Amino acid sequence: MTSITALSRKLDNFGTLSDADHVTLDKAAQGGHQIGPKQDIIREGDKPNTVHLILEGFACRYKLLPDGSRQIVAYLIPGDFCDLHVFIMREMDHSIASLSPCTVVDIPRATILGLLEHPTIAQALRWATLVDEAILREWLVSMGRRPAEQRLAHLMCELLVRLRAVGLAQDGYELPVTQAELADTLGLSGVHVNRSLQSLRITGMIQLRGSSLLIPDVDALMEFSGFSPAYLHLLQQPLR
Amino acid sequence: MTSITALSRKLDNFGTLSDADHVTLDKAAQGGHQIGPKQDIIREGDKPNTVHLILEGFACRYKLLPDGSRQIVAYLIPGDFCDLHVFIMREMDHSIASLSPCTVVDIPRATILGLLEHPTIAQALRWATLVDEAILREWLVSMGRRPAEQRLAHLMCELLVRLRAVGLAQDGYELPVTQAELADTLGLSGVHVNRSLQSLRITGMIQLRGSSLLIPDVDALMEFSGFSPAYLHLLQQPLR
DNA sequence: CGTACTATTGATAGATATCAACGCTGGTGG
DNA sequence: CCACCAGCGTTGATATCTATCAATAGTACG
Repeated sequence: MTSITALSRKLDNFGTLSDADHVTLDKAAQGGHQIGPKQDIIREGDKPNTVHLILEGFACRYKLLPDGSRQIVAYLIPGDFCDLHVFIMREMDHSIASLSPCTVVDIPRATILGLLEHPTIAQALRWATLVDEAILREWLVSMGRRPAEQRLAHLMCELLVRLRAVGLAQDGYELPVTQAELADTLGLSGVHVNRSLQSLRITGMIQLRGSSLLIPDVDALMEFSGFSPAYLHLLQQPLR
Repeated sequence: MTSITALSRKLDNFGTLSDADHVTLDKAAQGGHQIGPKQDIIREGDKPNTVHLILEGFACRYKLLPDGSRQIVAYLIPGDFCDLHVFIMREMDHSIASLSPCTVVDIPRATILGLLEHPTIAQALRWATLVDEAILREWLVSMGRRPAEQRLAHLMCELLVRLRAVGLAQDGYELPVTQAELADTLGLSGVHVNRSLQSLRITGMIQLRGSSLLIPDVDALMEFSGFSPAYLHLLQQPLR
């Protein structure tokens, strides 16, 4: 395969991209600049005029509540767009921030419009949007019906599969996220995240040293958390 | 305005439809058939070959968990599509069922493709998809960070605004949903929904007799629940 | 007039939040 | 170089929210 960038690799999972499409995508995703951790990339109310694409690092979508608490509603990993919808929506209804240090490209409007003229690329981008929506639905299932430990485990499984899909994980990965951020993601308190992580560690379902996550038995963790990769709509269920 | 159907009215909130577009949409949304309450419309794993549109009644998207519990992840009201993404995705990753009796149209693939040839309609449909995504994000905020009473109140505010946008509500509406279904929606138990509803009634924030919901002071309920309509991306914030 | 679903109520159990404190680490300024 | 500070992880004690269990009552419907 000619895929170089995470974007190209990710969209390859839709299954219909030509070699020429890959080249086109890789060209559009060139460049980029570094930003530090915990920096806002876009803020609620903004109307950005370029499209932001994550090349390296973890970022998140989040919303702030009147009382100051925060809810993270998505994780963005390499290959994910921050605001592809900017051509349709008037303004951002949420903010986006880096979690780890990130490399981000600002892709001009015209470049995106150029991509959309390739029918297969346009379809693949729509597919990516629909997968984002499916992930939101699955997160809602987690929040509504899974207890804390399974919520954590399910998130780890999802990130494993998504990172594998862009070639960035095997049996583990770097999870550059503080426990407080996990709490804001899963609708829990920081203290409870800490205790749930310990429980997952003690039972041997995960190994977590610093931000290095290793999942010794992926099938076991998937079984435990009720994870089923169908909602990610990947071409092959990777290594399963 | 020439809008007849809920679909046409809903998409009018995007702001760029011509009179001819409205006629085209109304034509596509003709017909329909009745189904009873609590009937599956599409099941997880299906690959439907028509697109389903709700004309009347309430429906929901839901997922079942291994332990038999259910999480409702979206409410569908008149004007909402069940599976517009069917041209892209291989199969449904969730199910859809009626809550109340419903009128549903099965729109042939070819008719939808015809609609997508009108650029303004195609844009409006993409807008509708993005609003669905924004609603999912806001539900995630509710599940993660709002206590039971505010979760209930927030849902009621959202449905009020969405129903107003298609001309189906003023200061209240029919909410043909059992307390058990509300529980599956909000990630709560049925008993707790019951008690939270009572609390909302006692404080006078809502009046609920049977399925008739009346909101005496809409601003107060919005304030209480932290509801802000921006995420629905409507043209005018209706009556506010 | 039974049967099933829905709403309601009380009592109890369990999950998770909150509060407070402590240690560790890495950076930074004197 | 060291002292200080901030952020992060950890722990214990307690409070609060929400689930579960069980029973009753109303309601619709055949």
